[in-house]
This record gives sequence, structure tokens and C-alpha cells, in this order.
Amino acid sequence: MRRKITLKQIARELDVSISTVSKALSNSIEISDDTKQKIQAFAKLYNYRPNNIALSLKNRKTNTIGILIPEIVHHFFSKVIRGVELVANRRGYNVIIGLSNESFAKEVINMEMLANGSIDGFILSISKETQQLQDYHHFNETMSQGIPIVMFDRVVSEINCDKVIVDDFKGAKTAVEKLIENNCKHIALITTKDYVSVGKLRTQGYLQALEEHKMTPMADLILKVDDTVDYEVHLDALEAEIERLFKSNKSIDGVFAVNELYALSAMKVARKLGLEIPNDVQVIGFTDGVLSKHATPSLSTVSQHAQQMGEAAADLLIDKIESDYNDEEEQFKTVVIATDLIERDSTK
Amino acid sequence: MRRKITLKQIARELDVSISTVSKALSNSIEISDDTKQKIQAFAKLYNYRPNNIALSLKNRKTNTIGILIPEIVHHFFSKVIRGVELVANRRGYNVIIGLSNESFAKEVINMEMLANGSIDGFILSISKETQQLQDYHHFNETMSQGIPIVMFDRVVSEINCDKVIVDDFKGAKTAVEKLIENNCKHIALITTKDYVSVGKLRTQGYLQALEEHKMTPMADLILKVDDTVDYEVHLDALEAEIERLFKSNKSIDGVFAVNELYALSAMKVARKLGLEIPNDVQVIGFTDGVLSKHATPSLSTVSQHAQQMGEAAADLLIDKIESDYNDEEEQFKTVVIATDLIERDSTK
DNA sequence: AGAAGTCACGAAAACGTTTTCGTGTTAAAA
DNA sequence: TTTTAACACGAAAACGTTTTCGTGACTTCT
Repeated sequence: MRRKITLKQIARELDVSISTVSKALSNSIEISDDTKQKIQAFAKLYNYRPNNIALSLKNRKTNTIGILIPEIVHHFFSKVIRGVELVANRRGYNVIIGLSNESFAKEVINMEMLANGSIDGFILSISKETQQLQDYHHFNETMSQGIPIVMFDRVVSEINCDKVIVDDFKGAKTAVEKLIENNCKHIALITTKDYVSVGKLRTQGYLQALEEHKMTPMADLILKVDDTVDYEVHLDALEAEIERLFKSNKSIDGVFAVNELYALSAMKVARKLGLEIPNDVQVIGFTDGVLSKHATPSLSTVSQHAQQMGEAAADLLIDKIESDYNDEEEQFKTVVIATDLIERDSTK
Repeated sequence: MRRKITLKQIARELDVSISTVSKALSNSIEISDDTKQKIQAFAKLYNYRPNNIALSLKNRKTNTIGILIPEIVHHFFSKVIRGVELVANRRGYNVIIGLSNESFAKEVINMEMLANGSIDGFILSISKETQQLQDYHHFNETMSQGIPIVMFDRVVSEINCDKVIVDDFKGAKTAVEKLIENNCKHIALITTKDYVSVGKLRTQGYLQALEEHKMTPMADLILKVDDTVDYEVHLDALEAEIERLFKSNKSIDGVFAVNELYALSAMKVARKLGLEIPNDVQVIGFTDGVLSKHATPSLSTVSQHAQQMGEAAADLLIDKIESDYNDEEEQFKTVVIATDLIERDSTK
């Protein structure tokens, strides 16, 4: 087991100085052609590669970006990662992941671990718990140390940094308008509690669409699910809630749900109650998930273009990292990724 | 924007040497209590944290493990990552990801990038292209440099390293036996070409089950799909192939598919042809996917316990990293994770 | 009081790079 | 022939740590 070869070893073997080897390998004109050839040949033979860690230390730059998300087993987030990885790699960066598992404490810990030299910048989506606690000190601390942050999807307006979001409001509004256009008269909303930023925005889009079409929002058409429960496990609890919604208002002929799982559950419950989709009730979800496409009937949905979000976030971050951030005062951007309404078989 | 504080700065401020600061912070008995208190207080005030990169260089150990997978937008792989991250974090390691996107070249590039000091070891599942080319030089090179590797799921017997696999053969056999037990007489197999190691093993399990129950395998019951095509995009092509299978053999009353998508497509085609599930035809898939659970009817499937695989792989790797690997000759383990047959509504 | 020992701290090396500056040798110019 | 310039290379510092070894100033023992 031969360890990786270093400049020092090459220097010793060839009886030159370390500096000479370094210069020869970077093709410096300081070194004679003879010596360069000799050194380069030797280096190639032994498959020399500079040690990344040493370079990082010297340059105070790791060429690594950290991505901090609440959960990885989630189609949306993994697509974002793919986008990040794509442009990061193209621009010469590695990606290191941290999972908060929706926990504030883990988010902070992870952040501190990576901020101690391991990465040049963060791309992150904040955990639900952080959203609830509204404690953002770790973001401010990290940024004050000169480590840039890009937030995506779940962002917080109190923090000044680059952001990548989808137009949740408009996406929701468009979806609901589609239902209205399709002649739905009693459109239910299945959403989250308001502290979830995106849930809140989508709720507002729903309300706005109704208002603009002179339909009065009715409280008993709106179901705010407590999403601290993991419904991947307790699916039946979710379905029970939705069933109550349907039963308390028999006239429901349209459903807008703020995520895929809620939408699918709505379809399931509706079918169970003898309602046909899309004839009796039409359903639209919100997300990029894989379930929508393969559901029966396939689910119409507001697509978020997760991968594109990841790409945008990575570009934003790397731009910031590589900019001479003292040339002007900080200027933060917010990139809005347009949503698309994908019509499938759950709408007419 | 104050940069992170270093030992040197603390030393200068407090008018002591760097060594003294370092020792004081590690609570060395060499340093007087007075000095220790002073230094520790100062360090806490300025929130001193040792620079990871400097530590990595000094210790020649990064406390980071690399995970190299073909694709991240895939329920199975993201669950594995979650498992890896879980134990890695618990044991004080970070996780850095590389995506090969099923390409040999990207796999090699990624590996070389990370192997130059960035990580202490690899957890990986090889790309389809690598499986086809059977070119494994990069694995051998990496290991010969003293960087341990743990392979999972898609492994290759030619390489001597730790491995984590599921018992594909047995899992498949059990599934097919379930179909037989449920009175299926003509069980179709939808699988991949043979170069995909897991596909091959699952095919063998299918054959074995038939044989043991005195059923003769029939060529026209077996569909070997060319999976170089991305069927997430060209779903119709896949469905057309499966439709041909059904039409060429009308007596099919059971289907075993080696992955989730094939199984779902089979259900879709069957329904389209007027067959009822599970009455006319029963279907079992293979995977941990999210689709199975939410499909209608929900799909019976062989569960791989992806997260558990990730956890096992991480433990294996870290054990190897932290072992004095010169105390004995190399001893490689292969951990087999048991599969479970999850019965849902696509079987009787 | 001299020897021996303890205490508290600093100097320096090492990890693997890159880069600035200095220097000895040779060739060209005066 | 002497001065100057070009050439080819080496020494050393720096990035931020940890750790080994040395050393001066006191204590303590005899």
C-alpha cells in the first residue's frame, strides 16, 4: 500500500528542491525545459495529484459547498441536490450534505461543523422547527464570518442573503383559477399550518384566486393539517382528517392541495366516498414529486422545477464566493423560478 | 466581517505563545490554572473553533466519507444516503456526495477528485456503464493508496472490499413462491439485461422458485428490458414492451418485476387490457420505492431496507478507517441485509 | 548553599502546498 | 575585461493546527 506521492518525495528522488518541482508541474518559465520534462514525466509515472487539503489550507478556499436540507428522502430535495451538484461540479466544486431532519438543533450543529473551514458557502432550506422558533442566529453568525448563504424554497425574509424561490402565491393562484375555469364551484384547500412559509403563501394564492372571481372563501372548505406528524407513517390519520372535510361539505367539486401527499390522499378519500375523478371532483397538487405522474388517475400539479432551483442556487452561491466581495457593498438577489401547471387526468 | 479567529490571533492578543494557547484549550496540565482560565475565557468570548482543514492536514485524516452513487433522484439511493449520514454524523464524520449519473467517466473523475485527500473512505454503488465495461481500475487504484471502499447493492465480485448487499436471489425467490402459493400458474418475469448484477440475481431467484415447484420456465414469459433507456421519460416505450408480453401470452396470471417502475407499468398495462388486479393477475415488485405504497392498487413488494444498508455500509467503512489496518492482514466482510416481502393489494 | 526536581511556558517541526525573494552561474553588452 | 542582464534554481514563509523537546525560574531536599 503505497501512499499518495507528494512534492517532497519527488523532490528527494530527483534531487531538486520542492519549489522546483512545484514550478515545473505548473509549467513555470522559471524552470528549464530539461528539468521540467524530467519532473513532469516522473510525476505522471507516479500519478502525482496535489493534495486537496493542503491546497485548501494554503488558499483558504475549499472548493466545496455545503448543502443543508431538512430531509433527503424527498423527491423535491433530491432534485435540488442534483441541480446543485450539476453546476457545482461543472464549476469545480464538491458538494457536502447535511441533514437537519427538520430539527433546529441538528441544523445548528451541522452548520457549525461545516463552517469551521470545511466549506466556502452554504445552500440551505430551513427546517420546520427553525421556522417555528424563528431563531436565525446561526445564519447571521455564519454570514458575519464571511461565509455566504443561499436559501431556497423555505426562506426567511428577516435574513439578508441570496434566495431562490418559486412563486408559490402565483402558482397556487393559477392552479385554483384553473379549477374555477373548469367550473368548480366549491373548491376546498388542503394546506399546512401558517408557520410553514410556503404553505402560507400557497394559501394566500388560493384566497386571492377566489376573491378575484367573486367567490367567498368558506372556512369549512379549508383544512389546515398539522404537519408535525409524519404522515408517511400515519397516513390513516391524514385521510381521516380529509374524510371529515369531505363529509362536512358534500358540495366539494374541486380540491387544491399544497403538496403531493395531501392531493393523493384527497383523491383516495374521494374515491372511497364514491366520487369520481375528475368528473365529480377535480384535484390539483403542488410539487415535483414522482407520485403525481404515476397515480391513478395521474395528478395535475404545479411543478416547481426543483432541479432548476438547485442550479440557480449553486450559480448564485459560486458567483458570490468568487466575487471580490469588497468591490461594492453587499447586493443580494432573489431568483424566482416560474412554476408550471401540469395538467394530467385529475382535472378536466 | 470578522474572519474566524485563530490560535495565532489569540496568542498575540494575550501575549503568550501559540503552543500555550493550544495546550490551554485542550486543558493540558502543563499550563497553569490562571493562564488556562484567561485563555479559555477569551476563546469562548470570540467563539474560537479549530479549523477543520488545518486539522485534516495535520492528522492526515479528514473525518469525511465520500458517497458515490449513480443517481440521487431515486428513493432507494436517497434512503441509503440517509442511513449513511445518520451513522456518519453519530460517529463524527461528514458526508460528501458524488453522482456518476450512470456514467463510467464521471465515476472515475469523481473518485479521483475526492481521493486526493478530501475523504477517508468511499461508499459506492457502481454505475451501469461501469458494470458493462467491467473496468474497475479506479477502485483498485484507490484502495492501493490506502483508501478503503465499501460497495453496496451493485457490487462486483472481482473487487476485494467490504460489501453490503441484499439477498436478491432469495428475495426474488420468496416473491415468486408467494405467487405460486397464491395459485398463479403462468408467472411472467420483467427484468433487466443480465449485466446488471442485481437484475441477474433476481432473475435467478425467479428461475429457482419455478424449478423447485416443478414449473418449467418459458422464454415467452420473460421480458428483459433494455434499461439503457431512461424510462422515466419514455414510459410509453416500456409500456409497449410490456403490452407485447401480455398479448403474446394471454394466460399470464402473475408478474414478478425486478423494480418498482416495471411492476407499476405492468399493472397499468394489465388494467388497460381489461385484467383485474389481483383477481386476474397478481403483481409483485422489488424495491423500497414510494410509488408502491401509494399506487392503486397498492403494490406488494420485496423491501430492501435501503436505510439499513446505508447504516451498515457506514459502520463497515468507519470501522475500517479507524482500525489499525496493519495489525492483521486485510479481512473483508460482506453484510447481507435480509429482504422483506410486503404484501399489499396487488396480491391476494 | 548547592543539587535536584517541579512548574510553566516557548521554539520548532510537521502536515503538503504555492509563491516571493534571493543568489550563483553564465551570456551579453560596454 | 568589467558590468549588466538573463537564466535556473533554492530557501523560506505562509495557511492553522498539535506535539515534542528544551529551558529558565522557582521549590525542595540534603
